[in-house]
Amino acid sequence: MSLREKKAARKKEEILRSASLVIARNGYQNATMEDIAAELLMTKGSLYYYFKNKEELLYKCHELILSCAMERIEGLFFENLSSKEKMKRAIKIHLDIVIREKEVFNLIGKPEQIFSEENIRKVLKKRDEYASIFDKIIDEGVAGGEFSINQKKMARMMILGAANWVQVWYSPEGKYGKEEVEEIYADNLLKILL
Amino acid sequence: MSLREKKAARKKEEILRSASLVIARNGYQNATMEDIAAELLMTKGSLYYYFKNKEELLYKCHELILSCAMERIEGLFFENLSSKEKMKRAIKIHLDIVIREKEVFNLIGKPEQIFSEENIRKVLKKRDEYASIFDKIIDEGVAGGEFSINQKKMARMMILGAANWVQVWYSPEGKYGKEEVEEIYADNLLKILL
DNA sequence: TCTTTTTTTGAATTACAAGTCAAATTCCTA
DNA sequence: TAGGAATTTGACTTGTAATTCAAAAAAAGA
Repeated sequence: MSLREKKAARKKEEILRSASLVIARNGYQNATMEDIAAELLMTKGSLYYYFKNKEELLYKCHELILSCAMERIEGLFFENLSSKEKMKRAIKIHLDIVIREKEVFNLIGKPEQIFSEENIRKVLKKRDEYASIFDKIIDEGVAGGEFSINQKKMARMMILGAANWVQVWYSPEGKYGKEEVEEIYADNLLKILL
Repeated sequence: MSLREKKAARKKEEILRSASLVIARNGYQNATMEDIAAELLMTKGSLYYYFKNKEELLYKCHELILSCAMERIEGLFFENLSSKEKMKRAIKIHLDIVIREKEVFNLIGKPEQIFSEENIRKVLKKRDEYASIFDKIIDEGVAGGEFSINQKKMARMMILGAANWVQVWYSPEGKYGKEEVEEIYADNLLKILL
């Protein structure tokens, strides 16, 4: 990759970060291309040099953030952890992303309302992959006798749903710090699996 | 109330129901006044005869649905139930609203992104009132020794968050029926409080 | 430095949806 | 059933934001 390509790649990522930020703050529909550009001291015309349109921009944001999250959670499988511990850490990682990126599932609770046909498919697929890491941990835990639950998928939905909601109320100025919230959530949500 | 006023009141409510439906389906920003009117075989001009603007329409939807939900849940206090049972039923009622009205908290995860100053205040206040019914049940349960939990507010957030997320995945054509989901959720979320 | 390629700009275009309003229609009541 | 009040209409105005694009500016290479 040439210097130029690297620069362009870095710029693309900067744009994605900025877009995530503005979209998280204002919501997808309220975040204008101008807002996103302004955040980086650019003009909106430039954005179209890097991304086909607003939808693609959002799609790439989603992809970037989910990929990062997946990588981190998949890393847990290389450590030697009990299923409980693995799940606790996975929940904490998920919360970390939810709080810091204010995105992941939340901005796009309903992909159908935003994306076009093809992207919906891809987004749902990616989400499935993400969610299935949690399923895998649950399966392992059930197989190993650490967890005891009948409706595994629903349990996973409860855990991720509860975690996603944090985004709605959490504020760094609030009573609880980020780490505390992560700890308390992980502990209590784990109870669902026992 | 004269016949005319009654008719107008009924019409207003019909509009609110239609609006809830369309907004739940398309999202607030994608639901146009024309869509909402079309659902009732009206034209959008008429909507403005009944409601000042789109924001007011949304606000009233929110109010209507939350009020119905609150009434139902508050009704539980007149029955002689254990705290566990009360909480289980409250969760089921909440889920019923989430599934049938596809609304309550969800359409408006972030009121700040939609409402103007004054309405934000009112919406948040109403939500607080709603949430505090759950807090009351938790408090009672803790006082009576049925529940054992340190972070009460956070526990409530987990429960409502998990429940709200149902809206994202539930489909009547899916594997589980509405009643089953309600039962399973209520049982498992209760574990958080034990 | 000069030329070429990449990147940025900002003005123009386009589309869409909120909100307005005078006129038409429907409904009530005397 | 005529007249006035309530309701509905649909064409119009207005504002906003996505997208395009030719031209300008910046960067790279020779």
